[in-house]
Amino acid sequence: MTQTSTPHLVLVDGSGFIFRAFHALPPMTSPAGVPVNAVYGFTNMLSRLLREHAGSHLAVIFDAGRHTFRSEIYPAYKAHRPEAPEELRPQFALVRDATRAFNVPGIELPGWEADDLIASYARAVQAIGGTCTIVSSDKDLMQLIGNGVSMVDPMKQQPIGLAEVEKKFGVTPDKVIDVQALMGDSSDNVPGVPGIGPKTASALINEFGTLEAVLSAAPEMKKSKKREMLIEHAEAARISRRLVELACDVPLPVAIDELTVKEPEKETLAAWLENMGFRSLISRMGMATYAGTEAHRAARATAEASVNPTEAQADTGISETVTAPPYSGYETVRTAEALERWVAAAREAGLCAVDTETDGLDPLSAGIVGISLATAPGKACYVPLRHQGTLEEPAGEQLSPDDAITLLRPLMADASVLKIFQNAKFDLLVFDRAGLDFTDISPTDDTMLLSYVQSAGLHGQGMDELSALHLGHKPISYTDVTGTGRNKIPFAQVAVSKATDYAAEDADVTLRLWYALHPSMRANQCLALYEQIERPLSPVLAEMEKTGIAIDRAALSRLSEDFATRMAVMETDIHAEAGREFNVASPRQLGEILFDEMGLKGGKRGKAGAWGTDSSVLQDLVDQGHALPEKVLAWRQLAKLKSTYTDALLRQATTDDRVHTSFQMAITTTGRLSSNEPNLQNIPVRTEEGTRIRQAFIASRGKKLISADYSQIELRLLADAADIPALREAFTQGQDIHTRTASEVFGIPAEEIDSLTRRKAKAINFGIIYGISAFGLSKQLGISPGEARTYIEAYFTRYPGIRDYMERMREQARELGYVLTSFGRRCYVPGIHDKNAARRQYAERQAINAPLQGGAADIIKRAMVRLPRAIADAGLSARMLLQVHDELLFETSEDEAPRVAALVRDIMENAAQLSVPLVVETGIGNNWAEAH
DNA sequence: GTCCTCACG
DNA sequence: GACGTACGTGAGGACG
Repeated sequence: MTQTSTPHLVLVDGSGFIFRAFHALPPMTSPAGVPVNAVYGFTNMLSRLLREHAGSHLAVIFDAGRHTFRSEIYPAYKAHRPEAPEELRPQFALVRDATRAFNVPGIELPGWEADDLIASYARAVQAIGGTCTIVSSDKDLMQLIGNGVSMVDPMKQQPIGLAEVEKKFGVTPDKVIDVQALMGDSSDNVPGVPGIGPKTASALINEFGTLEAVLSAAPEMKKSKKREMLIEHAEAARISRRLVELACDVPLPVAIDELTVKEPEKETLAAWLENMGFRSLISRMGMATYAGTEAHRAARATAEASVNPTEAQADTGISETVTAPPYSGYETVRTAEALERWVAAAREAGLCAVDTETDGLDPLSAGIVGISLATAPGKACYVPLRHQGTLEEPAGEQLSPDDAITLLRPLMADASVLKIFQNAKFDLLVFDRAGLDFTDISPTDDTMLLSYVQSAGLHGQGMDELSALHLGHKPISYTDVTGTGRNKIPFAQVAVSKATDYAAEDADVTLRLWYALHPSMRANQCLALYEQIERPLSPVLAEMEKTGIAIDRAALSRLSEDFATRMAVMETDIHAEAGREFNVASPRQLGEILFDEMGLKGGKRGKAGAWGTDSSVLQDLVDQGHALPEKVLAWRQLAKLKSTYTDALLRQATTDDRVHTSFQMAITTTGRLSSNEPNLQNIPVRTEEGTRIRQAFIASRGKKLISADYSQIELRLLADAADIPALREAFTQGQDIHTRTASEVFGIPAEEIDSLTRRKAKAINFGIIYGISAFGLSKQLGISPGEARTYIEAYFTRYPGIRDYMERMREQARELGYVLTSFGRRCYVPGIHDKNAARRQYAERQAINAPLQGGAADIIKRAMVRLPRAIADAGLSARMLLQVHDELLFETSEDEAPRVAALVRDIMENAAQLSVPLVVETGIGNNWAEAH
């Protein structure tokens, strides 16, 4: 390239493009798991530019940082711009890498915006008689157009000329800054003159010529709001002009003649594109494919497949064609030699996905039927162990479970091989039953939890759902191989070939999910939460489930009979009162009796048209003096206790008279656990009858139960997060928080607070945690919504920080779609932009509640992870049995009980450091009611 | 399967 | 001015 012809300099507004591409393109991730959608858009744009529109000279210009001379003139300038989204941040550096890979100079200069550099280069080229094309759609660059400087929109690939500027600003390019100075720019915090918008601004500039002319003509204008504003805000307009006017005399970091277009080095570029996973670009540019390892190619294809191809096509007009390895061709492993080969492959890979197949979904009772392993995407096997064979297909040779476990044990314990599970707790328990202690399986990862910490509330965490979402693949379903209903067969009766297709695929999918989910952990700032809390919790919960809790069968049987007898008497009574027989358990029939036949008032119909008959409705009727609803309420209480608790618990207890719940780790939107089959997190406690059920949860012979529960943990988190001095002080001094609230909100000395007033304050405190509404509070307290509103107002007046906290959470949810606990857990709030106000407000309340409920969940989980080790280190033999959100229940020998209680309290209270103390209350007893 | 109701934090 | 309402769960019975 020589300088005989005049230069044509192409200047790419790199920073502007990144933001636009990021928001315009669907999410994509590189094989390494880094988000790359903006990088992809940028790379495409750059390669097209080189191919089609290259001038003689080319440079990409970037912003060097947030601080520029403009923030010195006017500190508010761009001050309220939010931080770049997390998915975008890692892409800034990658885009700079892209320019290097293409051998294009990337230029930035601290203290100056990209726009200033662009302006300076453009003027410099004009000065030497050259021409310039600015590749950008930024309106602030339009002031430069003319005299050989043109602009082109990189996304729409359309030129931006005089017509476009006229349309946008109503003036010629040389007058754009004067118009901008008058109208201001809210997105950049350029003040302008209040009340003057684009129409007035351009009219004024067209009439008077320049900003100064407008300002000096203002006093002579006829009296109007406009005139006043122009006079009053003249200085703001002048500052605005300095803010929008681009600097044309910035020192040029690289001389223009060094910007001549050069050919990229093909190998460097190809390697970089390969690394990013932009394979279609490689082929489009006619370059050979850089050869990676088989595993890396497969992993890359898997990760690329996570891009939704139709969206990508629609937005870019370009499609990445990728091929993941097929989900087929799996091996059935029948011999020790074959299994040893797979163990060796796993060792070589440094990781493997593991899945177990069982007879049944309860890992505590189901036996192992087979094991599958995957060592690379598409490379997986199934080891049948206890298949029975079918008429058409005999099971054939199988390893025995013991032999298989013996062969796998060293691999499972190998510290250099990562074992990847989907829902590790299940497989750990299955292995444990098969003779491989889950303490001997390490290190592990769990794709379900990897996904959960990044997407709770956004979607379910089941393997099939994750596979569809991240891999675009629908795995063979369990019911496809076992059938459903009356045709359902145990997994051991599934033909081995079919079982291999299904089971090996599950391990394969798990491995591919790991490649899709693990790399984004760091960028999403979920790694610590996952590694320090969720992952180590799996074996802790597995141990608790395995242990179970003892119940008193005789007591439960007596209770059940007692309830049955009393219900029968009540039923007769209720029928007599109603004037006819009906099913008391049927809400519909009850509603008809009460509101149609007896004509009671106060009924409300639900959306299905049926009368509502829940306890608040019935209680209203009781308060009106009616007898029947009161009897139904009493009957219902017993019916609930009998069916849900006494009878069900007797059914679910194992032969050693213990019940074993299952804790679900990835169900709730806030990070709490849930408990099912049976649910041991909702055992009655609030009524006397309920207490009798709790008494049936007992310590086994010679032992004691210890209950330890956090006092007011969510309110403490609120006092901490919202930074409310009065609440913090109350907690620090160990005051009764509801009394203190009552005193402050109602303006009464603490000593004079009666129980009713304290109850009101307590309801408000709880309401705050739930994202208070006047209606909800009024219902809770049985007062009018108007009165509730005055309470809430008084509360906010006294504690303004609470309102700020609430608004911060709403704002964060609107901006990001999720809120965070202080430990980095993401809680998605999908309805936050719903156009339906009710659903949107519901989402806002979720956003307010989730950091508190979720933060409390994080804290108790931290304690749970530390406790088993702490108990063992102290030489104690206590076992953790249950978690009920803010309570832990332990079983221990009688003589150790006080020491265990003290230790548990210590660990729990120090599980997190807040600006308020955490307080744990413990109790020791022979049964759960006594201990609580 | 879905609705209603109700047990817990 | 109407909307529909406190946050998070799981289980059992009725009903279609």
